[in-house]
Amino acid sequence: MITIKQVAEYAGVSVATVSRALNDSGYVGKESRKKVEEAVEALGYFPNEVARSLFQKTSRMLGLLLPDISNPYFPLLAKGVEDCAQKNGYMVILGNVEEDADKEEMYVKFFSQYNISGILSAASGKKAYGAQVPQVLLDRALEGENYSVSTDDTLGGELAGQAVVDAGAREIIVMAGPRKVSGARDRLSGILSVLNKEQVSYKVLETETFNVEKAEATAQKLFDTFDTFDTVIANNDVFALAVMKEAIKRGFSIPEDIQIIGYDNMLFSRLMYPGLTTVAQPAYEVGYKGAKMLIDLIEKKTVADKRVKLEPELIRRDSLR
Amino acid sequence: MITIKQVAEYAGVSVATVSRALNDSGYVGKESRKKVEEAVEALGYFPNEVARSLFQKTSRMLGLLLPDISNPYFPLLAKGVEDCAQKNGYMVILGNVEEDADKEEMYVKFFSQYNISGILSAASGKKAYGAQVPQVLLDRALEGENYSVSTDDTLGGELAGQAVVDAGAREIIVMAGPRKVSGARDRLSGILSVLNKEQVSYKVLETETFNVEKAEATAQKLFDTFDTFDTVIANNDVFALAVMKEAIKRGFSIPEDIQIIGYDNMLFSRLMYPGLTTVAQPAYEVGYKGAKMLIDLIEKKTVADKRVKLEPELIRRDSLR
DNA sequence: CTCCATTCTGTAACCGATTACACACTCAGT
DNA sequence: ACTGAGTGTGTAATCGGTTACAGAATGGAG
Repeated sequence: MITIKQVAEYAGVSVATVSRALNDSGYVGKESRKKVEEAVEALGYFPNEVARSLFQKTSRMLGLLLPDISNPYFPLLAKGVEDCAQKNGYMVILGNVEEDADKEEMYVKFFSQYNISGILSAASGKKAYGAQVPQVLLDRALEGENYSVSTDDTLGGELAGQAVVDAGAREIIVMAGPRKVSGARDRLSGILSVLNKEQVSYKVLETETFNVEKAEATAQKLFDTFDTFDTVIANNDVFALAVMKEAIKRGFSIPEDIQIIGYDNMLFSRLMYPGLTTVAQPAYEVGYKGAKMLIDLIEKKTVADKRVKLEPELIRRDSLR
Repeated sequence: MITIKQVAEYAGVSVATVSRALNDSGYVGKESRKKVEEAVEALGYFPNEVARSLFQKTSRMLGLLLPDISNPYFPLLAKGVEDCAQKNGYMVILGNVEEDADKEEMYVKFFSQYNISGILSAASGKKAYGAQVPQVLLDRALEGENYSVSTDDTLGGELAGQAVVDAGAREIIVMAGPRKVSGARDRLSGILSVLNKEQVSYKVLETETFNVEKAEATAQKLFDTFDTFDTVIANNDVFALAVMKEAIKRGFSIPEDIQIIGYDNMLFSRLMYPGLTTVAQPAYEVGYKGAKMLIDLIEKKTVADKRVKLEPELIRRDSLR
């Protein structure tokens, strides 16, 4: 490994001069700068971030807390984060916390051991109080003095509700989604506000979790507990898919007998048959903008808006009439 | 932040003693050990990994290079990596390189700036020659002196080929997958060896990429170029799904008119209708075992097998007769 | 009682960067 | 020629750990 000392020696100057030349801080003579540049080039030097981090107590690393990477929504978000980080010279450290508060706490501690410079959390929706670095919440906004980037889920709910009403729904089953997730709550209230306004009859099916393993069981439960309905508003595309499968299995056709709308717009929603009408969440953008906001916070640039809400979009395909 | 110096002061011993006590290295008296433990407890001290890393030139961080997180195979793999890392006290740094050699090189450089202790690469299948840390290749094995964990794709191909033959296939379209990916090559040769042995008629459709954006176009191309076939062996589940959709759209029914087998066993393969028969890759396990192997390598434990191959499994559902 | 091995502890060097501070030099203004 | 502001540079301290080394204490063998 080439150190700054070797560069200094090669260039015939002191380490301080090399450091100043590389960081454009303080005064550096023209001659010296040139010699340093040549030395760096000749030796193939690049600074060790660990040493730098030790002194500066910050590290150009972002911690990303995710509730569940195997849920296809999050990889997209992670990709947005990663792209933005990479473009700004930051690294991303991954933490899959699985809705487990202990694991989350452990990660926050890990992060501080590594002098991480900021945290992006899509996990609990709680602020990590252990950490004293900038934080931005992704997708799960929260009351109070927090920075966050999320989808406007109330609007998303309204979009879904309106789409279904426009398609002539008369008896709707609304899957609620986990109450503790703010996005799910907003979505539900968006849906219900439209349904109430339009005076369409509906029933709510409580679903505890977004956990993909539960999707099939939940779909079966839906058909077992309700029997007269013509429309399902699912809480995400995975659950929508499970409901579709169960419906076809039980001899209903889509959208003629039962129409379904999802939420998320995942890859497979476009590829399945019939194509799933759904509300697209800008997952990639949430990740990208969240990372940008965090980096601005870290670098003490002013951030205009503490809580940005991105607009979801209705994607019309073939599962609504 | 609490430093080792403060702990030493509180405990009334020197920093060397504190360090020795915490790392169980060298001699430490009973008395001192107890005082140190008390001080650590009282102050809530935990060591700064950056300082440690600077001296030790290693960092309990693993770099994970992925070709494309938005391909649903990789999050599962990443989850395996993350679980294993976490269990062994390592952190995972994410690098999404998108089959871009420059980006890959850049990440390897980043990694070395952070004194990363090992690299897991599911990306190019090339060894990162810039790095002088242990490396294990995931999913894309390679000839020569490399450590790797991958699926036995030849066997996977045979499984798919045999399943299709057993289901009475007579005219098969085999989607080849990108030739430069070793797994795709192995899979293809596994398929073809069975097909040749059983003397079933087939044609090969070249597909350049696993890129999910191309799935629909590829499916259309398949139906446009061939007209007499009763079976499709897709190169992964996403492509299989796209072919199914195109088939249904064109009025074929599955599996009666056209039967399809996929590869990967993704979440949605179970949830769609009809359920997709496919060959399951143990993605989570590849990640987990790869991480374990890397950690063993880093910690200089002996690793029994340099190149482990995990067995794929045929998942029978409803898309074959 | 002496000697030596073993156990315990502290001082200080070190890892590779950044930066405060002191000092030297140049040059314009008087 | 003198002064002081503006430049340029090197020495050394610093970040928070680990560890080589030296010296002190203990205890058992001869």
